[in-house]
Amino acid sequence: MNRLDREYFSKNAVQIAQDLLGKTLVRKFDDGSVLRAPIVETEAYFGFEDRANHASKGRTPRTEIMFARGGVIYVYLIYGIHWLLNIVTGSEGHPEAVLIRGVYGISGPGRIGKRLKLDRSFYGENIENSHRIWIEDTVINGKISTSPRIGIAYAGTPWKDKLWRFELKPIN
DNA sequence: CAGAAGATCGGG
DNA sequence: CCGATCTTCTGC
Repeated sequence: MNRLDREYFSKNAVQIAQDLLGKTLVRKFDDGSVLRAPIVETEAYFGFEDRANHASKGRTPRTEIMFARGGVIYVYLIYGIHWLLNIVTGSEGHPEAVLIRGVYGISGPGRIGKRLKLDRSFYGENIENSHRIWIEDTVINGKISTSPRIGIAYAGTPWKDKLWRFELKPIN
């Protein structure tokens, strides 16, 4: 199976967020078991201008990884409880990422973090050659719907209204 | 150094 | 609708 490489993730987050729909997220656990699930919901966070983007105010210890070349993982703890999974995209020096909000069978970014047993150690993981998490190039036929991103009203106009949330509605 | 708020979820 | 639970950033 073809694994998505860093070249793939070096493009624009808004494009990649859509393109990732139908691709398969794979997590291999320490005990050897494997969880595979197609991505069905994503959100894009793009650049300094996007006030909903954690990195819009520049580099901090937390956002540092978003300035890397695309293809590494950005995880962070939200509300002291949930680890959210993002894939950094774009070129080095430009902060952007795609949040994985849903995969088949698991709805919600917090639940994904729980089911995938994510933690701090995944921060900066290279998705191209990691032995425990990667994405495979699969295709699912369906329709893509767009909507505003969740939980970022504080970002204000026009960012809170950007249609940067993408969902795949499979045919069949 | 204190305080507030957060890309969420589950329970009542 | 609220509490959980803790990291991160801001402001004094």
